[in-house]
Amino acid sequence: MSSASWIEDAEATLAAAGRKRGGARRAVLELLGGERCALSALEIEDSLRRSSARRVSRASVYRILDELERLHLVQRVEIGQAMVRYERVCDAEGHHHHLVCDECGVVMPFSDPALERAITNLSERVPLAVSEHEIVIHGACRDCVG
Amino acid sequence: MSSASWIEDAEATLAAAGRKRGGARRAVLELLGGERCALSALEIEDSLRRSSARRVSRASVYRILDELERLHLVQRVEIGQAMVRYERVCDAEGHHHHLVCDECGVVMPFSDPALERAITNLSERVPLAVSEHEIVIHGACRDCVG
DNA sequence: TTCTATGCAAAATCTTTGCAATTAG
DNA sequence: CTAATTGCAAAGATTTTGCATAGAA
Repeated sequence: MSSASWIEDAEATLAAAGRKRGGARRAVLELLGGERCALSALEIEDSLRRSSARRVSRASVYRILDELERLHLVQRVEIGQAMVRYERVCDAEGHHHHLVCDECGVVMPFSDPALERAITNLSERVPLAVSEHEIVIHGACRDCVG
Repeated sequence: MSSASWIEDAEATLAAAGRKRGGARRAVLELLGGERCALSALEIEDSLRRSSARRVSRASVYRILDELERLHLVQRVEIGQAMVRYERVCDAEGHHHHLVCDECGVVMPFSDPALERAITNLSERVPLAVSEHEIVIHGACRDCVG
């Protein structure tokens, strides 16, 4: 899913849910649409403040992310830094998980078809109506391992 | 790894790291040794206060968990409830991941050999010296799906 | 004795809520 | 006009830190 179509899709979903368009949410959508990996609420606030984009209050960032999550437009990602992060929900192509270096904190996306197959398979045998999954691999990155 | 041997192992590791034995940490080790799934710092504090075990201050619980994590005796588990949880590191038999019901918050452990194989395989092809991995599957449990 | 362990209280950090003003439809 | 959106400030919740005391080796 391209960045533009994700934004369009998000706006359509929001409209269908009876929501009106506001500038703050638009700015957050633009930012998330252009990001391929996860951002925290604070990073989003900062990024919007720094860029030429509209400044959005912290409370609004949290409210907007919360709503986007309820509509399954973004998904929470928890990668062990005591902060919740969010990224837009992607189609199969964009679907990925995260490698985290516990030394320097760098986060790298990865994807693996065999792993996805194993998860899909498992999802059918589990006492849960599965909506999503999250995989985080921890270790030391090449810069830190040396 | 049995509960008892995990505790012994933990005490040995702590001793090897030059640590002295304290009652607070002992109480936390006893509790974690007897738990098979993840607890948050607050749950640990509560549980110790409620049981006949020694009361341990909140700050100490955090410090102790932090140290146990550095020594790889416990591992953080983030299951999307805005709170970090910890569980003891297990051998292959005890190794498991988590199913989370996003409606009621219940957490269930599961394990799947095929999934572990996929992860192991992947770990060798990734730009990271892998130390551990975490898989969280979200959905609605049987009580909540109806 | 000397360094670790611990409790307490204060501080820091992240997140949520209440309320009033603004804005879209 | 009516309901959603937003900002601000205050409140909540979780986690960390500073410091003094107690305890282990």
